[in-house]
Amino acid sequence: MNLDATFQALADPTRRDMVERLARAPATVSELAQPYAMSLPAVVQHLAVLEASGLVRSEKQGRVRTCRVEPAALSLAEQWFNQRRAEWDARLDRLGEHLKRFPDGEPK
Amino acid sequence: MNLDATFQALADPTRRDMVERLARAPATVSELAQPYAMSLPAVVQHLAVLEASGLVRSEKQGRVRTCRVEPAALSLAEQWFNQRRAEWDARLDRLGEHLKRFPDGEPK
DNA sequence: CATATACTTAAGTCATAACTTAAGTGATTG
DNA sequence: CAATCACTTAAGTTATGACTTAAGTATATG
Repeated sequence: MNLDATFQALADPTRRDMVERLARAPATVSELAQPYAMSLPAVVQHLAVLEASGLVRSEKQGRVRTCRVEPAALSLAEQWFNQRRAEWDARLDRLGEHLKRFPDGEPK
Repeated sequence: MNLDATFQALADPTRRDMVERLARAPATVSELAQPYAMSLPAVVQHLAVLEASGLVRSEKQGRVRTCRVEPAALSLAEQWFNQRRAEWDARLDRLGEHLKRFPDGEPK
């Protein structure tokens, strides 16, 4: 559940697509792999990256592994953006106040 | 302004820190570099990654380059999470409806 | 119980990322 | 106008990522 691993995981289009699909519904490894033009092991490696980041978790029953997204991990990343936006807005506010106080530029 | 480059850029803690600081206020390259225990070229390379992603833009005046965040690029990434959340919620809703209709499990 | 299924493990290849040091360029400044 | 300052460019090193193929291991299923 750390941002390094989370953003790293989301930097790959295949992995982002996997998360998009898993956000709509859980899927098995083979189902997940089906659309991609790559070997199964490659898909499983992508999955491992997603699991390591905490974005996805999976559970094996018999010989079938079912994967689902972990919304908490998505929220954590989302929060990072919320905080940046808050800081950005705070700065704009300070800037506005400042301009109201010194409309003709900084006093020398 | 693509998500691959954006998330890739944010996957590095130094670059995330740079964005955090630039969200609070613009800074020159040297100011930006000052806290980090790495060479200036390394910092500039991080900066190049941020600029390539569109998260940061910079402008040179004389020999000083000033950097600032591009909030639009942050928004774009933020939206990706909004969409995932929306899909996740939609799925929970469908599931709830379904359970209301078949409280004792799927009809065989 | 032999065979197919659904992954798993292992190992190797090739490209990219994250630095480094050394040497340059062009704008200020004493 | 010589020195300093604020980057820039170039090139090399080491680690990490994104695959591949080949072979293996538990579950089902006919």
